[in-house]
Amino acid sequence: MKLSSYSTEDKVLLAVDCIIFGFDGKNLKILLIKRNFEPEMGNWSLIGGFLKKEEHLDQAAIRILNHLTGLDNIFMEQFYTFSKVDRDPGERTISVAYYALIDIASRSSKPIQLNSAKWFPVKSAPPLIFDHGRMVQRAIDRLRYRAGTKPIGFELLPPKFTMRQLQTLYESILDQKLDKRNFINKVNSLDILIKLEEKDMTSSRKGSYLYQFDKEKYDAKVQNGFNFKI
Amino acid sequence: MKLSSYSTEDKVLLAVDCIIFGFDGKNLKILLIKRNFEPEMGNWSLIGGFLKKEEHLDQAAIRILNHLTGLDNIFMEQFYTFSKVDRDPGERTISVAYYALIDIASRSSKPIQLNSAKWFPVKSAPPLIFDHGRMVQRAIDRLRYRAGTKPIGFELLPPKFTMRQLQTLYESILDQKLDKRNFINKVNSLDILIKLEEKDMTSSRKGSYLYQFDKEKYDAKVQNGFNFKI
DNA sequence: CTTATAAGTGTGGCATATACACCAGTAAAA
DNA sequence: TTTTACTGGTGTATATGCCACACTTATAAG
Repeated sequence: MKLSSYSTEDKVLLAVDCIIFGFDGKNLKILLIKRNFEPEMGNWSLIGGFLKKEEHLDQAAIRILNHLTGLDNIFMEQFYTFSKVDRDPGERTISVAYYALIDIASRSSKPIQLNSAKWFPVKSAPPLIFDHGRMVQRAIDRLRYRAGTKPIGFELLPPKFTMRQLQTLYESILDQKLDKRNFINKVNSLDILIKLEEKDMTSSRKGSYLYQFDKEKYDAKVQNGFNFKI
Repeated sequence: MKLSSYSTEDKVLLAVDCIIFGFDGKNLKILLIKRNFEPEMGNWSLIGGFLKKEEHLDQAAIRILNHLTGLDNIFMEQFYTFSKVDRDPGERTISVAYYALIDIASRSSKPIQLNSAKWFPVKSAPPLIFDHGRMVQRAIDRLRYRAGTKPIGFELLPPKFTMRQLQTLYESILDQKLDKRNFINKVNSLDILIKLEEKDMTSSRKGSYLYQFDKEKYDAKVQNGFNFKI
């Protein structure tokens, strides 16, 4: 049975825009590109593209991110859909926004450079086209919330990281200083990190121990009702 | 200058579905309708419709809710966009989901009945069409979070309510018992309610004091950095 | 060659404030 | 008398802000 009950309804262009967060050990950053087509050619923009007919939004987000940066296997989460009628002066477009988390250090930066993409600290990013500025703000809000309730912070760090790096990361996400001792105690009490024998010697004479996120342990604890909270 | 840089991109049908939460003083409920067109005619469904070309999603949500229930001036929030390719067997459709909060008691139920809509306790709702069950679950998750961080609970209560009603509301949202004394202390410490002289005599011999949400006071406190938290 | 220094790392402790579970009694009015 | 509202308090655990110090080792100074 062929059904066409919706045939009289309007169809619209559906875009997907990605706020790509990265962490360089010091600051939380976002990846922006110089837009190379009208409207707003030459201005800073989020990475985006259009949903294809037979595609899930998550797939579209992955495809677009990969196509423009070469990155794959990245944590992404959809967080809001923007639909102001005149948000894109070119044509009426609704945009579903995703944020992505990547560890800047351990990714090759070649493909990113190819597309005239550039990292900016979130606190000093240039003006963006359309409503992309709003999108970024909302992405930060979501990131703050998520980082407090799910162990997604590790997506922004190398597989091995020091306590100090972890703390600095949270400080830049939350945009506030945290107490060193209390932070360590809290993280340790979660009991989801593996303390390695190795030390990172780049930051001090003494060197600081490296840690790894123990995903198996975390998953097991979640099964038993554990709730990440930081 | 006319621009048509997006002309080769696919367009899609964009639906808006609403999870309508209500509270009857005892249980958290959702409003469902019997679908009167194919596919899935006759089965329980969320209230929904399609976005029109020149319309903001928020407007579409308001229009759809009003059209099918007669309700207006309702708290609504968009929370997620669902896009599985085969989620609607009729035609490829992406759906932006909103939840709405209404006070069942103080709304006329006439227009609702006209559309064969019916309230169900969230804990014993019938199976729903498509992915609407998932939508409801996700709406509940969002409601739980929001009710803990914003004073939206009052949208589900009459303008004047008792402490016990407020507590019962939170208990049904969170699906867990709360300690009476601690709850009252916490709410009082927020200092955003007006205690009236009036009493509600329907629930007991003694009668319980009625309260009102003091929106002005709340807004003023927010200005000064206050954060609702319960 | 030996020793001192600098710069981070890692651990201890404490006072205060909040959160939370639990128990019990008084007041009002039909 | 009965029913429900409302108030009190307390002990415990946890969270949070703050202060201090010992440890390690590359590097520089003597």
